[in-house]
Parts: sequence; C-alpha cells; structure tokens
Amino acid sequence: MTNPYPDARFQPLSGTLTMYDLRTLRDNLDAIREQLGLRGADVPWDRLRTLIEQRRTMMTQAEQLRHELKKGSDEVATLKRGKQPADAAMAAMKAVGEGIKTIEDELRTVEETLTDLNLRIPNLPHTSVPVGKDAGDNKEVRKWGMPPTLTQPAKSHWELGESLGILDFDRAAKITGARFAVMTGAGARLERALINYMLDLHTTEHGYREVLPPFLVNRSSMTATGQLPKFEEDLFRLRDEDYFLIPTAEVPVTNLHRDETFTENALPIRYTAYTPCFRREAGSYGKDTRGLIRLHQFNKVELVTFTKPEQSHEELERLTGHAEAILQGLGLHYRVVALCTGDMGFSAAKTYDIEVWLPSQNQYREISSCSNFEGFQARRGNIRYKGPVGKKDSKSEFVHTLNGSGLAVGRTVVAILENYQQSDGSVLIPEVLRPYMGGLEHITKP
RNA sequence: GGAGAGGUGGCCGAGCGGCCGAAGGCAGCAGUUUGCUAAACUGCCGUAGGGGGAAACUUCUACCGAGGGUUCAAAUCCCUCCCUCUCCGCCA
Repeated sequence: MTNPYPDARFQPLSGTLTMYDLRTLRDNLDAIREQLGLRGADVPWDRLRTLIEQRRTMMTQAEQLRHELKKGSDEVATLKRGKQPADAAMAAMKAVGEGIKTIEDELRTVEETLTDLNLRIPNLPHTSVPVGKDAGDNKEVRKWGMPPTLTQPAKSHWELGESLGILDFDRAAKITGARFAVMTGAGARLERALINYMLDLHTTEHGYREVLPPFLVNRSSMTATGQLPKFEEDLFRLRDEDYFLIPTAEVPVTNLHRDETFTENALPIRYTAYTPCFRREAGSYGKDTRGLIRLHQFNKVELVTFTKPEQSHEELERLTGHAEAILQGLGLHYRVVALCTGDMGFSAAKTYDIEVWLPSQNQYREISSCSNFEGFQARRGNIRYKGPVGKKDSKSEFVHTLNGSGLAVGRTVVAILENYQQSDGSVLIPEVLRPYMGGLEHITKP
C-alpha cells in the first residue's frame, strides 16, 4: 500500500515518484484531507479525485486496446508467414494503433497534472505532533543550562564582530550584496573550528559517517526531498544548467541513496556532512536584516539518517540529542520545542527545533531543526530496504528518513559571540574549541 | 569543448523488425547424490500494475538508460536527451 508505482506506466511518464500512492490516495482521500487540515488547505482535492478516476478508466481502455493490437499483429505475422493476404488485418490494426495513441496522449496529460498535484501535498503529521496554527502553538519540551550573567548590557553579535574586526558586512555587500557576510581572522577561524568540532563529535562519539557531497544538485534530487516542485522560488538556480544550489545538506545526502534498496541489517545508516547552504529567503524582507542570522549563504553541519519505519521516532529523539550535545559541549543555554502541525515544514511528519539563547535579543532563536520525514522522502526518492535475499516474504519497503542540523554554524558563532562576551568587549572562547583555535582563549580587538 | 565506443534481468553477456520478457553463464533458492566440504545432476529463479482464485497459482498489461517518432508489429530502425568509458584540448 506504500508502493509508489501504482503501475509501470506511471513512473516513466512522471519521471519522479509521488508522495502518495494513488490507490492509497483514492481510498483514503477524505481521511487524508482531514488529517492534513490546514496543511492541505491549498490542495484541490476534488480535482485530484476526478483525475485519479479518469486515469484509471483510461488505463483500462488503453490496456484492452493494446491487447487487441498485440493479438492482431501476431495474426498479421502468421498470415504473412503463410503467404496469405494481410492487408485487411493491417488496416484494422492501424486503426487500433491510432486509438491507442489518442488515449495515451490524453492519459499523459492527466498523469502529468496528477503527479504535479500529488507532489504538492504535504506530509501527514505524526499523531504525537501538537495541533496548532502557528509558532505560537509550539510546545516547549525541555530546557538546558542557564542564560549567562552579563555584567554589562548585551551587545549584538554584529556589534561585537565588527568591533573585534572579525565580521565585515559592508564589504560582503560590495562583493556580492545584502545578506552575505565576510569573516576574517579569528572569526573565520572560529567558523572553521566549529565545523571541525561538530564533525569530530558526530563521527567519533555519535557514530555518523562523514560525507562531503556536491553543493549543486539536479531537479530530481530536489523533488525527492520535497523542495520541488512547490518551493522553487526559495532556491538559487543556475542559468545554463537545471542545477540548484543546495539549501541544506539534507538534499545531497538523502539523495545518496535515491533509487536504492538497502538490506535490512544495514540500517540504520547515519551520515554527517558539512556544507554551505544557499537560500533565496524570498518573503523574509525586513526580517533579521542585520548580522549573521539570516544569510543567503551559511555553513551547516547536518545529520541525516535512514532507518526502518519502526525505529524512526526513537531515532528522532536520538538525533535531536546529538545536536543538543554540541550546544552542551559549548555551554550554550537552549530549549527544545516540538513544532505544532501548523508550523512544520512541508515534508516533515514531526519536527523538534532547538533554540539557543541570545542575550542581545533576550529570546531563544532557532539553531537546529530536527525532523522525521517518515516515508515521505523515501517514497518520492524510491529509497527502500528489504530482508535477506532468498527469504520468501522479503518484499521491499520504504525506509524512513530523518535529518537535523547539528548545528547551523553561523548561528552558533552568533550564540558564542553574544553569550561569551566580556565586559571589556572581548569574547571568551569555549574550552572545547580552543584546541581547534590554536589554543586561543579570547578573541580581542586587534 | 572536439573525436570515438557503449548503456539489455542481482552480475556477466547474446539478441536477421514478428514465436523475445528476452539465449547462455555466474550468483541465489529447492532437491538428488555425499561421511563433511566441494563437485556433479534436476528444478526454480526480474519488477510493477490490473482481473480471477481461500491458496499454491493463473491470466492480461507495461518495462531491454529516458523521452518522442516510423511500422500492422520495435530491445532491434530514426530523432532528442541523460549517463559511463577511451583519446585529444583545457584546467584546480
């Protein structure tokens, strides 16, 4: 029932798989619609229903005609071999062939529309997800640590960074434009130290395998993880190739195993990857216009895992814990929030955000987002697993995919600058980072 | 960027436009033989969707990189695209 190939014709015509198996969709349309609630508000459900039915009837017709054509052609062959006249049979089959072509042309249009609509239906939230309208309905799950006690008024990270000579937004604007940053000196090194610290912790302590993937991906990859077709305006796209800059390592790393089948005992598989991330940030004009919080390009260390369906929710807890471990190592106060149904991303079945404390803003800001996509991406990307070969009942099933930031590096720099700022304007470097900083303990004015 | 070669079932590898869902081999599964292993032999052995059956199963349809076209009929002919390999050029 989770099969994405409702029939063999569907895949080649669409080129990409769909979120919902058409039969599941047809049989449960009203239930799915209801469960999606606000999330599925812009889905044309009735049109979808009609198209599914049309597709079904047309396929039956086409199959019958093709059967006729096949038999007729065999007859022609027999006649010709027996040196009998075959003109009548050939003429009849020509008509049948034309009929098939007509139906298939229509069928193709129907399937294209259907696939496109289907790919725009969001994932179903898990039952444990709090129901709500927007971020205000998210549920705080836990807190760790305490805000720092500052003896001076908290400066923003951009004030600190500019006065310490490690952040340069003016020159970034000159080189490229708004929402870019240049890091120099100890700032650049801090960024690099964080990347290495995160990767080292995840690979040595948490059991992830490091991946360094391409930063440009094709359309199929973006469709599998759910960025396309609905959110193309959020992506940077190349002009001369149908390639996109990745908005997160989730895309290339999850797509490592697109169209692959794991053996059951290979799961779970855990990857960590450092990549830059590129986002258009369309529609966020006026938000976080200063500083490192919202850039078109930022660095991130990502965690991506593939599990069997029954393991995925336990895995989400675990993965979130791995992201938290970074903040704990750095001694940064944070809280974990369970996103409500209305605030979750398109592809997610369940999401925890980790929010770090920012003294200058006197609030928590997102520094990591950890999600379980269940089978949503696996269906779109055709990522399966099956039991040992030879076992009769070892039918392949879709894996569950998960990912989370572990962590967003730029925002971690923000948190360090702000939480570790000293009364003399310098910034203390958390101890775990010092080995990565050549022993440096403070970032001071040059 | 230029020139050439190629993409067929889990793998290797055949395939005059019709009886080709596709020879053969390897691997795998079941069995015979066997003191064990091995070998030998026999059978089975792609995926997906629809119909029938309680089920073993059966029947129809699709799939030979992808998409179009020619034809009564395409793995086979034509066009476009993608990918891989070799050589040349260029480059980190």
